[in-house]
Amino acid sequence: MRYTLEGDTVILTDCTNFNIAETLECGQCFRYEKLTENEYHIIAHERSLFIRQTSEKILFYKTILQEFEDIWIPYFDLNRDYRAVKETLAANDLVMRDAVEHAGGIHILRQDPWECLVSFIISQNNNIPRIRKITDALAKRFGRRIEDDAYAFPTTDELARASLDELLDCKTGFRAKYISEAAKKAASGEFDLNALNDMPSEAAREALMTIKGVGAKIADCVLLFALGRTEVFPTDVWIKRVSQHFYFNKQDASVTEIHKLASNRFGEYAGFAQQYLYVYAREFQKNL
DNA sequence: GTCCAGGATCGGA
DNA sequence: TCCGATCATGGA
Repeated sequence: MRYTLEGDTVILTDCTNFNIAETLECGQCFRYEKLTENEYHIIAHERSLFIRQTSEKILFYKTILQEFEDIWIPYFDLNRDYRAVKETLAANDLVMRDAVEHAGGIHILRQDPWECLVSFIISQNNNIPRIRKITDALAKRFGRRIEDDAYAFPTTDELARASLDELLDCKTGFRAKYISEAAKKAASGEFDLNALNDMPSEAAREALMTIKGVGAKIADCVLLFALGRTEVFPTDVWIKRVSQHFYFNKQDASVTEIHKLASNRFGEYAGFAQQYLYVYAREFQKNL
């Protein structure tokens, strides 16, 4: 990876396996806004970022080097060799070979665990445009103002203070009580979010599932999209469909069977495979 | 009006 | 253990 500073803009070159549109719009994060073609405004880690991709480089506007290195390199997982990841996955797997062709610019983001947890609690029985609206509403109502019209995602304390009615005003629906309970547990220390970092994935998964409204799929999303556990394979309806279609000759393969398949076939890279397959599956829509 | 959305919970077989 | 109904909300 190579980058330079020009004025107040950090310029990333040599980014053949990184596409910001594919990375942001593949359903792993929700607090972004498309401004023009290949130009986005992102809010993450209590920071606001304007970013634009051209054919040969990516521009991080109004960004100092220290913030780029401390925040955005880990957030966008820029130090990983994605060419190697894709080559490993595509070897001996014709499905993956095709899948990485469709969205080969995806990076797995390193998101804030709390924001990720709440985002995916909201995701249940919901669609992506609405998840984005709701997380944005929560930020505007309870989050700290960063600049102009940009609000950070609310902290555990800020959401713990929110009443159920206030959460309902943000259109969280039946998930309001889950969010409230999670916030109160996390804010009081009854649930230690920081401890997840030091726990094995399986233990972290069990811990997350003690929160009401958090099942295996949501827990795995937090493990993959916030804790960097690239071996997990969050299995939603699309992953079920695409796995059953391409890797099983039946429609009733269980999640357990799918996880076993993913572990054997993709190993430590299962999380990347999952995200390539997710985009791939949605291209097929109902044909699965 | 009906169906669906990056699911999880609950009660009843 | 397994299965179906149910959960707010809004767009198609």
